[in-house]
Amino acid sequence: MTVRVRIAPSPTGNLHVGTARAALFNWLYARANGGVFIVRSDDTDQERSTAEYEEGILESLRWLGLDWDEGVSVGGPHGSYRQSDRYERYREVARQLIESGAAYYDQRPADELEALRQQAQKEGKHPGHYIRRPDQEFDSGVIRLSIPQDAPIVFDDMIRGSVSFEPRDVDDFVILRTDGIPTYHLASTVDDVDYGITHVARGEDLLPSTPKHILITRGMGAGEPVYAHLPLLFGTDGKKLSKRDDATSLTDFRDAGYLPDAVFNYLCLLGWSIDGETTIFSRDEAVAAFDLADVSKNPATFDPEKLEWMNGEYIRAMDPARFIELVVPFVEDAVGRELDGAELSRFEEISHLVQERTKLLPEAGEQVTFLFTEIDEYDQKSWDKVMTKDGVADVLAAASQRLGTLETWTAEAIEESLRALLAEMEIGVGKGLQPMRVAVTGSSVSPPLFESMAVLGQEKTIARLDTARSLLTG
RNA sequence: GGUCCCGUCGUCCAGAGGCCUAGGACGCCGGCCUUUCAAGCCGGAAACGCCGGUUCGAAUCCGGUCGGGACUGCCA
Repeated sequence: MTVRVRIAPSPTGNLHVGTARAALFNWLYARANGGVFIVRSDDTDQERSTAEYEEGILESLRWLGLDWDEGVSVGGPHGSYRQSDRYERYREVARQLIESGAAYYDQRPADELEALRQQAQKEGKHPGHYIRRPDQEFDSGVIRLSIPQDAPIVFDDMIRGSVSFEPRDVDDFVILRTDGIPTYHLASTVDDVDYGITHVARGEDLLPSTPKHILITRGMGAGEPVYAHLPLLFGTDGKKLSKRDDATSLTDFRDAGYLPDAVFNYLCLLGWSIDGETTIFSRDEAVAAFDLADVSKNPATFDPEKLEWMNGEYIRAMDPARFIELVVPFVEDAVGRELDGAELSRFEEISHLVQERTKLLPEAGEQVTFLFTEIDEYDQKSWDKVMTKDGVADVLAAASQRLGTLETWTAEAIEESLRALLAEMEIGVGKGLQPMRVAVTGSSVSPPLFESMAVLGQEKTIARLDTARSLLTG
């Protein structure tokens, strides 16, 4: 039997990391087993679903590198991958469930049901005890599933093992609303049956809903898929990762300068590991080793610091040309304009030094703005720490003078000449170079100085040394 | 309140009765390297929630307890 899995995001927002991780695990399982990965749009919440979000989610999936199987997803074997296009099908199933006695119309008003719920809670019982089929027969209203009370609902979860629910703890839930729109439970389950989904891997938050889905599946006369309930993701504060947190959608990560490979790798590690020793691995390696049964049961806390570290690892390992390609937009963003050809090649000269120092793409831009814009403001802390010491003006003056005589303007030549100068002046290298760094780059933190000067150019380097010196001497 | 799930370093993961004086990674601390910052290298602190039981032997199995979480909608 071919493995067929799916991810069914609701287009009510951007792709959330929790959903992305669920998508990732489904994708891995499909690819690991030569199966099919389907993307479906669970847009039965008509109030909040939009086409823009739907496209955005697909884009994020592509960005992460999770390719889905088009022919069966979009306009697949049973029509559309979009639930809102399949309402007739869900109504048809609801009707069939009524005919077979598995479901019934319920006309009771909302306030009456609410009263039942409160009574149940007061008595410490599940609402299922009360929200049961009324004796009367109706032919309109919501449609509820009638929960068979004869046996517990048991299933074997790939991650959690055997899970069991007593039928009296499951209430007669709504499958079709008054307006004829199916609820999530119905639509999702019918789709899983119609699409021949073999494995349902989803968040653990849906574990309590699983008996409902099993009952619908049985009511349709179909066999149940294998369930695998993934551990939930929590934020750094130990609470469920919410959309209120800063970066929880994939687009946020992309915009912040994260690499899809790093995000992919990191997400894999949230609830799974390749062998307990290896931290950095490729998609192919993950696919080769992945099994849903190996996924951890524990909820995982999303750790932005580790992701950031990992992003740095991927940036450093990247092909230099690729790094330049990716980072130039961020450089231009930091500089505030596009770079011309000459500037571009100057950046390329120094980019390998920037690459080592970058964890997030935008940081690369910040590191090199001094090359392309004049320094109109020195970093205050750097200035206070470095420039207010005795003898700084003399060092700057001497450096300016000495560099002015240099005939070969290369990092090596600059280094040689400056080292010699400082030796003559009997000033330590560290102490002597820092003022020059601040003068030339505007900060005490920068890419390596000699290379920076080399790329900046002789004229500008000397001018900046002079400017800083004159600020000191008044 | 009820139902269900979960419980190894601060965090993620390894561990499927003896290989565990519990391993790897991030972070943290210290050192080396060094023109700053990174990177790199070396070293360190840091965990089996608790109580019983099974067993020659338990992080691993069982029970209880405590703690955390999810669900409890005509939201998904």
